[in-house]
Amino acid sequence: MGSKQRREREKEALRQDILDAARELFVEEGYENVSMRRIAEKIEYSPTTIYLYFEDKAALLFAICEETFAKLAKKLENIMQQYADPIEALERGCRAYVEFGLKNPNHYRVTFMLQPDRKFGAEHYLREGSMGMRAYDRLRECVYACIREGKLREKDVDAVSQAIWACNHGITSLLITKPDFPWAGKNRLIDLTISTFIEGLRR
Amino acid sequence: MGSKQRREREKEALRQDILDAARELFVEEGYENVSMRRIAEKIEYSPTTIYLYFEDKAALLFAICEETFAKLAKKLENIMQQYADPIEALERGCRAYVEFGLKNPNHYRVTFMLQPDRKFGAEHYLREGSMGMRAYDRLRECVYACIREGKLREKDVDAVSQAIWACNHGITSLLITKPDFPWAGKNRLIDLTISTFIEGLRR
DNA sequence: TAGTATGCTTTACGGCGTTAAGTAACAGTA
DNA sequence: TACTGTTACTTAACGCCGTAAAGCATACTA
Repeated sequence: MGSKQRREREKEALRQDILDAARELFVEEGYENVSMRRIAEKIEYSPTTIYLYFEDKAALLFAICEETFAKLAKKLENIMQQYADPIEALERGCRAYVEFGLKNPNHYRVTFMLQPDRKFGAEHYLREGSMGMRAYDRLRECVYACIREGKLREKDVDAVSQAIWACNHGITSLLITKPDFPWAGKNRLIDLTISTFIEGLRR
Repeated sequence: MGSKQRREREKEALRQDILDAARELFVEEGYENVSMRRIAEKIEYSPTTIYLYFEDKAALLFAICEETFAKLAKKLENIMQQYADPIEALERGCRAYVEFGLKNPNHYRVTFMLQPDRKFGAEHYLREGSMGMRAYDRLRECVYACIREGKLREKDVDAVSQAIWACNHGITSLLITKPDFPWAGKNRLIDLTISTFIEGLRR
């Protein structure tokens, strides 16, 4: 009587199909420009079926962002292991963060740039245990290592981590939002921003 | 026969009423959460009347943002005049920028954080001659003065200006988007971010 | 006073996210 | 095998949205 398990598997498969369709559309066209109806059309189900698998559009997005930010957290973990010098690890991590954002602009926008909705938004994506928070914790550890080795002039781990994050976020989000601005060379600008900030942190 | 002029004045007055109503609602509830119908209700006209004065919702928003960013540009101009030392002017300017963003979060969001739409967005708000661009030019001049006085290690005016902008934008937009994140003290964080970056720029 | 331009409204279109009600296929039991 | 309940999905509908087209008074002009 394995039919129960088969049905279970089929349900899971459809859930994944929804996720895949939504991801593809969101990444291509941006969250706000994709309707539930279009996602449904893509998987050839009725729009309301999606609601049997996800609470609402925001939940769908959240699931996708968690996937993506798990990747970022992993990437950062790898970098942390790879470089013994925490300052070098920090710099590499910053670059990886920005690159990640530019490579996944729609995920990035949705997670870090969308408006603070009463219900969703902030606490949803950066709540304890979320992948976004896990990525932040990697940064925090790296900063802690820098401070422990006496390489920074400021000793408040959280303040420094958040300042670094702000700086990285600034360059990432501006490049995403204003692609047509006459930037002084994107890569040059990323380099300058990150290296200047780290220089400013050093004792 | 001054009735023509009177009518002209009345039209202008209604245009301002629309702008005032829209500004108030946008600031209170955020652009996406305000409908044309609600703006119309507030001024006690039919929704379509608004379209006789503004091309669409985005144009309404654009007009409001121009107003607001003219204020920022002016503020920055004042600061530039007030401080002889360009480095000090720079630091004050950065603080003013962040403060301005936090005080007008909805304007800020709309001008610097909204998605790059095919039709509007980027080039609309930061096109040549716009108030946003004028504010950027103030920053640019200040950076130029710093370089001329040999106070910075990097000499590319645009690259430096944009890096500073990125940094300011980062802290501003993060604080707006994630008000519930456990920040290490907002003011402390703003201070640290700005002063660290400027420290990194100095020669 | 007739005709026209102006300024606003009514109506309507095609979309949206989401809920509630309905249905057809299947599973388990008698 | 016939009945019953459950599961998985669909259809229909609600109340929004931005916006275009057409209609309708009022005020001005000739």
